Amino acid sequence: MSTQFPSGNFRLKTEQLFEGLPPEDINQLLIGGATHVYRKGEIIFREGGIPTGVYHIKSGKVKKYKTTPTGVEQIIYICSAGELLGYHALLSEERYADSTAALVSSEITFISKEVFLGVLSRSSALSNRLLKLLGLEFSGFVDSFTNLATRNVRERLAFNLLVLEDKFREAGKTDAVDIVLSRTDLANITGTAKETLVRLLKEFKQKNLIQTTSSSVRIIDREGVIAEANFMGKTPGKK
Amino acid sequence: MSTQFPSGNFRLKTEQLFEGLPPEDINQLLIGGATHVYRKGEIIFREGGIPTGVYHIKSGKVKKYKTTPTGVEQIIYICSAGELLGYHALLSEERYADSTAALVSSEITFISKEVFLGVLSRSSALSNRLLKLLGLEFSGFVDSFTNLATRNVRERLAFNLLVLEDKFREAGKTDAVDIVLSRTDLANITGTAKETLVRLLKEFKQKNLIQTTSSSVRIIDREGVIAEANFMGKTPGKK
DNA sequence: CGGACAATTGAAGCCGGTCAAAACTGGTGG
DNA sequence: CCACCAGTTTTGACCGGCTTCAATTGTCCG
Repeated sequence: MSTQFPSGNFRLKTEQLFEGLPPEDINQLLIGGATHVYRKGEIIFREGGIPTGVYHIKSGKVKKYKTTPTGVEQIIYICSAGELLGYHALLSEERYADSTAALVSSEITFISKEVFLGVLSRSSALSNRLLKLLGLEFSGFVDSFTNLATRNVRERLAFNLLVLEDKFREAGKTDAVDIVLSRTDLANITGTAKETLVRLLKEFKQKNLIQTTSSSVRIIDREGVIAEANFMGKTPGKK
Repeated sequence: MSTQFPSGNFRLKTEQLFEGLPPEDINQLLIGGATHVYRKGEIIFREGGIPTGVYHIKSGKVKKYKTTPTGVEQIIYICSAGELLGYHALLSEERYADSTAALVSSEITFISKEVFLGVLSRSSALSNRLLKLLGLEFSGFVDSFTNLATRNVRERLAFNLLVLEDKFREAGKTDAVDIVLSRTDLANITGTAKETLVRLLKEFKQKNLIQTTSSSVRIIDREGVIAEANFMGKTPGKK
């Protein structure tokens, strides 16, 4: 057995949400909607807001996050091109459970509630696709949840770097991947303080596992990072 | 504004999954399936297993959990009568992402993959219901996730007690609720060590917030527990 | 070139995990 | 009915990982 690691690779599937759907469905969804460019840091929707539609990411990168009463921000998930935002709230007929903001300048198409639900009620292809997507999201989320609950910060950081590398890789390219995120965002993904995050990055760097700039991280020893993430449990020989 | 607290009350909705569906749908789903009684502790399905259907809880209580390589168990969710198990994996066409075991003796009806997917493809009512349910689950899960990431053990325990009280309340009754769970399970829900859990329960007890037996916990001062959970942030007066 | 913001480093201190042992509980069989 | 046993709960002691607070350095842009 070689060194592979679980989950995280499931984003590839979520990106295909619209792929393979009947062209008329896709057209109805995307043609009518207005595409808007959100600048870095701009908020697309806020927790507690009433959904009026869904958002389709044409290009860019977006964070889903939740802010606690004490002002701490926890990032739930990073979305990339091809992914859909805000459909959970629409489907459940509730207010938004989280907020969404652009991490980099991003082109995003708005699809109104009427159009989206209309196509959904008409197209069993879309509804099947959504059900499958939600099932997948769930398993990814269960993993993140368990990691958060049972692993220490070092392991979580290593794990997240591996997932993020995948997420920041340019489609098709096999080049080295720059994970472009502020230290604060990286801390808020990992669920730790930024100071702790910085210190761990420093360690990883000294071990020659990663390279860093003030605004990005690059993995240079994937196996080493996997070892830090410590899947299989401490003692390799188990028993 | 009185003292209410977020989420957790969303189980009520998830229980209605089949309610209001066309009777023929319900019949097809439940009539054919075999009902089996799982004793306390019995495992219904295991993480990594290949799903062959879904399970409908007729009575009892079930935990969804995941076991880490080091043997730590993290409980993801507690299911009650009326809820469905194992559909995420079926929808996503993947293996089970988590395991399921009976917390108490439980009657559970198995619905085969063919039957379930058959009804699903035929009934837009069911598929809409499922989409809505998944959306709801998501917002609940986002809350749990954020709690885990940003709150200390004391706050998480208080929060979980409130959610569990709801979950263990007998339908209709307004009596005091006994949360019947082993200390270990309670610790695995909260994401902490059982020793830490015990010490916190002791504190809560000394503050007259709860009563305990060796196998259950009962909230006697709901407001007090809410205060420990510390939603709104430390300073009540905010600003 | 300054000025605001982000990243980094340092120093304390406590929360919570771990290990170990004692007390308790519920169930069983004599 | 009681004594016993296995498993669970509880308590104690220790210490290390992380958080917090504070101060310094670095970076990016107008």
